[in-house]
Amino acid sequence: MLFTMPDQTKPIDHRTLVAAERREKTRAKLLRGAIHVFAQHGAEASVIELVIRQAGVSRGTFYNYFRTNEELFLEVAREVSNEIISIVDPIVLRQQDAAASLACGLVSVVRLALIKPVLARFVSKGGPDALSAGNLTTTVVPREIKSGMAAGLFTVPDERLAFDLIFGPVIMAFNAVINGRASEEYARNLAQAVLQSLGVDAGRARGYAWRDFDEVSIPAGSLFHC
Amino acid sequence: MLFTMPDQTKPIDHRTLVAAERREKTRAKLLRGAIHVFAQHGAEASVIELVIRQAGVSRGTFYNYFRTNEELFLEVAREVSNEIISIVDPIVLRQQDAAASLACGLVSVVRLALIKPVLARFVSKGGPDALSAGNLTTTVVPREIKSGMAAGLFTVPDERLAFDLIFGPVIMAFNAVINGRASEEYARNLAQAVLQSLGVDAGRARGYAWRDFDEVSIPAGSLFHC
Amino acid sequence: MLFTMPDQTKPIDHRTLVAAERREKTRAKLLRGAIHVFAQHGAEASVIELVIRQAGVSRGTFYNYFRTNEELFLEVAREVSNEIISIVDPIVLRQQDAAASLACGLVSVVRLALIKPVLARFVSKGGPDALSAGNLTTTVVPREIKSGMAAGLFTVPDERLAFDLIFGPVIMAFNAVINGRASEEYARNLAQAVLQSLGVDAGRARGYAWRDFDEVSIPAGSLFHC
Amino acid sequence: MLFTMPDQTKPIDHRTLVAAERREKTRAKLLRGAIHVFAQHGAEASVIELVIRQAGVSRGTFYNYFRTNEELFLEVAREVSNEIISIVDPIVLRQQDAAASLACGLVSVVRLALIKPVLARFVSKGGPDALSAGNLTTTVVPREIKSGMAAGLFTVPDERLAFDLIFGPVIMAFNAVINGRASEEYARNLAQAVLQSLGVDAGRARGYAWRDFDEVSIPAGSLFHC
DNA sequence: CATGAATGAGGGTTCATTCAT
DNA sequence: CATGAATGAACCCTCATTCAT
Repeated sequence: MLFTMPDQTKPIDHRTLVAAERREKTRAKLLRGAIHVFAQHGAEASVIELVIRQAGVSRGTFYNYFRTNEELFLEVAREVSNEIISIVDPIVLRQQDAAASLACGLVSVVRLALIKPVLARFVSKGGPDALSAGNLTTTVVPREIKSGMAAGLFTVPDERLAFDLIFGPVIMAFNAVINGRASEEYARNLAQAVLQSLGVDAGRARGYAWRDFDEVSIPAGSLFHC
Repeated sequence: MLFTMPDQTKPIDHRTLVAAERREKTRAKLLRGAIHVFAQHGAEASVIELVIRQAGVSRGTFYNYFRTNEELFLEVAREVSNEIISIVDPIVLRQQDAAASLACGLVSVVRLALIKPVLARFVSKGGPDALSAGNLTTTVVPREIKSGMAAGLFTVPDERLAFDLIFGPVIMAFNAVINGRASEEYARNLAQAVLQSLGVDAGRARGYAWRDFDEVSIPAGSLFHC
Repeated sequence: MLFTMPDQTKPIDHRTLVAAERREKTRAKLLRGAIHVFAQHGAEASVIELVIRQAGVSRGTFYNYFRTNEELFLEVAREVSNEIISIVDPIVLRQQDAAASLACGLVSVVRLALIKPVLARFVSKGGPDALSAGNLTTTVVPREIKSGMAAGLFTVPDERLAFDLIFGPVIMAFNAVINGRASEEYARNLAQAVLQSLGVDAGRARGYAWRDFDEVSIPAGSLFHC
Repeated sequence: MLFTMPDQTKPIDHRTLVAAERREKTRAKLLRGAIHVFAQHGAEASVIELVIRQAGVSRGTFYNYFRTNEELFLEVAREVSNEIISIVDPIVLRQQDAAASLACGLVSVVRLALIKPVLARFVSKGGPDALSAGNLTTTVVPREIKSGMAAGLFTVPDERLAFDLIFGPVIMAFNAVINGRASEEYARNLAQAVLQSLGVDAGRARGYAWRDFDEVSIPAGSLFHC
């Protein structure tokens, strides 16, 4: 007994670690498969068959990770939201004020969609929940809105309206990406217009929108790859 | 007799007329049932069962009118679009310039959604196609955009962007209606902000947005009723 | 009064006659539509829609003439059988003995199918009942079999077997017509072989099969037209 | 170990084997259910409900094996054809010449139908495709025809006609089985008549038809059972 | 944990038949 | 008699979910 189970006391043994890694890998495979499937078929589509085929796992395995396809969608949406933040926020945080941050965020997110159209398609097809599941809409953007209003940069009368004035155009921009109408210039003009809608005057809005922002760069293991 | 029925070669007999009336009535029942169902379940939902229950007709009758639920959705979307136009455009056409027209249109359409939330829900749940199937997005709004740009009222650099800057916020406004966040004031502020985004300066945008527009009134047999 | 209703006393007045004629015309339209539909889709197909479209009458009218689609099929089959008889039997009856009659009948019926492939298709698609509904199989052919057996021309041991030896090859011949394999020569060889199967020796069978038979001619208002 | 599993890169594990066995079993259940249903209702009938009830499996399971009822029918027809061959051909191959083989085949197949009337009903109801889906009509019978013609036993002028002269009567024989008209004697007389139709003279045809053929015996797991 | 066959509820669709006009 | 809209039973098929291995 003593010999056969020597490290029994340590709770996290080698096997546990390996298992955890494998779990994480399989989960990633499923999520990566899922984003493309949702991007093509929408949130409510019959999806599991396609997801498991893309991920190369069995039906049963799917249910070891997600209980329903709705749960899967929400997880994907959360990851998407977080990944947008992790890509865009570092650049945004280098800006000096909320107007610059917002312009930077808008331009960057459209750039991101231009590079990875799957993102645009996922949001467009996924409907309202595709963006509302993560911190992007609940934390990051409200932060900038509050900050800009507090600083007197935005004269829009309430936060929720500001939110709508930002996300409405963003969703349309994603459609523009899908239809091939979007471009760097489109992104800049959109950013300018959104700033104007929040009360920034045209001249200064233009200045903010055309600043030199760092390029977005997608990290190695990103959900958006392929 | 000679005068009233001069070349009645193929007499449209009584039965034919009665049949045509019945068809029109049943079609209206189906469309009216359908708008509510789509408003609750979205464009791609399995809908036929619910539609026929709402409309109070049999399964088979459905297929005498629509071959697929997609076809049904497009018909409803077209009718919705046309009905919005027929309600809002008369008021809009009383405005003197494109900015006033746009403000009026935005305020009126939000008012309409406030009175008939089924409209907001239909558009919100129905996704992109819910508004793109009729003349509203293809004819009426582009007309105002062109007119405003030609008159130098809007300085936005291209028509499609203007379109996105209008419809993005409108869709969000419909969500606001659904969530109970919208109000007359919300509508006015939204209109102002959209004008600003198109390049109208804040002061004049405010003036346009708060003009006195005639109330929307829903005609008797409207699709939006109950 | 005297002028307007002169023959009122006669029970079969003008209107009755006209009505009867119209009935017969509509019935013929339906039967003519039906044979083609059954020929394409088989006895059990969903047929009424197609039949009434071909016949150019309404759904309701159909039910004034036939209660079920099975009844329709049987009527068509009966008419087909009778029409084959009315076309072929006159020629057959000019032959001197049963062997000649049978050869003549076989050659003629294949010729008929070659001219009007709809007949071949109707029988082939319609299945067993397509030929068993009329006098052809119940009266005309058994008559020849009996006659030939009585005369010692056929040595086959029983009538039903003889029947099978005739109709089996005929059905296959109709398939041959449909597949484009049949020809005058095919018909002659088939007739010879069937006679042989009934016990006629090869030399005489050949003689019977290649006699000079009058051509089949399809009467004006035939069901097989168009 | 090193020797027994040298490059077992993708080990066929236990689960895979068990799954494969289950698949084969279920497939057999479905085919066995199907033959009876087709035998009663024909090839084009709406059949799936009945098949799954007979087989005792669920709706969904059916679609794991066959996509349409047409596909099912073809599979059944193929299996039926192959099973006829596997039962009859061993006996036929013991005969010395094509005439004996054909006689033997005809007698055996009628005997088989007498023992398992489901076969007769399947072919009769199933229509032309019931026999044309397998090797019986494409390989085995043509082989005998060619052989007999080459040997000068059959004087019929072409192979396809010979085929029609064999299968027409066989189909009628199956009907005779269904109607209770068939018997051992019927089978012998039919065989004799078919040989005659192919050009064998009556005396020799009789000899061939009444030879002593081994009985047909149905193997254990046959499709025809119950 | 992974597998994949089996499940069956939940939808879609057709078409013979009825019936008010 | 003719018409054709309405009916609903009877099919068809999919797909999320379960479970024995």
